[in-house]
Amino acid sequence: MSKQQMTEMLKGTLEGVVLAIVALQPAYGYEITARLRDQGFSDIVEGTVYAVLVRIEQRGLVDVVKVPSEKGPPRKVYSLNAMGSDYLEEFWTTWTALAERIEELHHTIEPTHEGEN
Amino acid sequence: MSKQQMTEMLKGTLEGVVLAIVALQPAYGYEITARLRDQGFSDIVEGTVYAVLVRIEQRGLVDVVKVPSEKGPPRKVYSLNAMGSDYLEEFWTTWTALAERIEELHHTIEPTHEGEN
DNA sequence: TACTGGTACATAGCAACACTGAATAGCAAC
DNA sequence: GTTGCTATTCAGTGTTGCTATGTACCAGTA
Repeated sequence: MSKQQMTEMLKGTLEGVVLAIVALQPAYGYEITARLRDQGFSDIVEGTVYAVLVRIEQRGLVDVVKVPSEKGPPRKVYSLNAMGSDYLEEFWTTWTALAERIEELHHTIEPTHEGEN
Repeated sequence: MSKQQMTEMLKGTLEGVVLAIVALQPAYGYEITARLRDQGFSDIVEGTVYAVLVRIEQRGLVDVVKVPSEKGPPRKVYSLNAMGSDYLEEFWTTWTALAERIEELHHTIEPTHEGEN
């Protein structure tokens, strides 16, 4: 599983993934990066996450509150708003549609996995 | 499911999808476009497919043979070679990893779908 | 002949996206 | 005073799929 390949696949999904994490519970950038790692997205870099956050804020999908931190500069806490919620729902619809089509193709080509190793 | 969203999600997967179709059976561009439509990828445009074909040829993932057509200009028939086969396998590995992580996230957020409508 | 329409391929220009790499800033500990 | 963790930002880059258009071959037809 090459890095490059994952990078390209993340295009269009990372945004939804970040929104999904924020939907679970409001969070700030540094925290979101950590959660992504916990969720298995270990290859995603900090800078990328912040770029996504800027984007979704500009689109009005999240509300932002600045909260002082004890351990560094102030945190920007993001929470999903109504628009973001709608967008996220749409994201899941699109994702499901795509995933189904691709899985279908996957099964067409490799109908069985029994004798794999 | 917005067009824009699907466009972004296709990035990084379209290439694999095309390779998967060619893996099933050698095919030429026009034919591949048609098959994509049959497979449910109705929003993918011809020009895009040809661009992908140019790319995968340049990377040496497919072999190409020019075959005369009765109904128009000669067809360029693409078939998956050894490198392409390896690449496709890697593609499925990456895809599966990503899909699993995202599905996990999906279920975390919406654990039940019982009372949906 | 000129025109339409299906087949078949190619490409220049564009917008969106994730990554690289580096910078800035606050605070604690040694 | 410098190392290290927390926390955010941003300019520059490469890859990708789409738009829009052009080229070319051939059959039918008016």
